Amino acid sequence: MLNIVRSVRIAYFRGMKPVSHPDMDMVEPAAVFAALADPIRLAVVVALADGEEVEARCGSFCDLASPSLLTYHFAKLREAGVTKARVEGTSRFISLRREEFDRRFPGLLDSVIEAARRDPNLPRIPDGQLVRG
Amino acid sequence: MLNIVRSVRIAYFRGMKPVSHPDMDMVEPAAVFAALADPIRLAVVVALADGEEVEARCGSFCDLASPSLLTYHFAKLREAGVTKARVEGTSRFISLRREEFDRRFPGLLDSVIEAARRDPNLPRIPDGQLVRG
DNA sequence: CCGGAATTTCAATGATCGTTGAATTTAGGT
DNA sequence: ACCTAAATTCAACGATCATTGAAATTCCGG
Repeated sequence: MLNIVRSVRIAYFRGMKPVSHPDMDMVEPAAVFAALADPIRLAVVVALADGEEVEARCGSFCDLASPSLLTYHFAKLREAGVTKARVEGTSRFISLRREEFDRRFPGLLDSVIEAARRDPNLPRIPDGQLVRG
Repeated sequence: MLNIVRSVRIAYFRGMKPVSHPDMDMVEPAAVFAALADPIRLAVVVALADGEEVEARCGSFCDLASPSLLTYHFAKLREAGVTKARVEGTSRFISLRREEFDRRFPGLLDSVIEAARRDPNLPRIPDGQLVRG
């Protein structure tokens, strides 16, 4: 039974989980601010912006919260159009949806990141901890 | 008993209610985004930014919500450092804390307003409804 | 095929949020 | 002194949120 479901999934997605990203034109400003209204998620955004690598393995953020909670927060950011996720084996890599987001909300992401950087109480992620490979 | 309280208030505040505004340096970015994560509050911010007058009577926003609910939303915006309130008789006037906010979070308010303007589902307030006197 | 690593799913929890309505405060006008 | 207008306060409610932990999924390597 489960095997049938898996076969169908494989047939449709070639082994990749259906990680759905919203159409950027459908993203509502209020939803974006709701996504940014959490210290953990703000920390993720800042880390992605400040990190040397564009992409970061999800597990790189394990200092911020438990794996289960991270999944929850990543989904919030993704559904708000802020980040995108790419699947590779059992790992996932997330990155900012820079170009698209900037086209829809010019200047917003930059000033958000600049504002968040100014928060001394925001949890930081040591540079070099955001592994890509 | 109540008279005593009132006398003290008058002595300290000269008849004005103690409407407390937070020190801008203490305002946390996440709190700002939480304040902006609501359609009604976003509509208020946009209306204040687009209106001809700098200040607006609170009652001008009665299209958006009930008086009681407006009080709640105004408090959220005020506590996040986005707006300030001035008391005059039984009326209150609110306005954006432009200069202070911009000094703390440069460019943020502008791109927030520009982003919110782009939302077709955001409740609008007819121009000229934001009375000042 | 088995085991482990990376991540998701699910149900449950306490906390906070947005909303309502009724009662209260405050000040100005007649 | 009353009446009214403007706004606040308070208690209640359902809804959503952040968090936890245990179980399940998925894939890779021996």
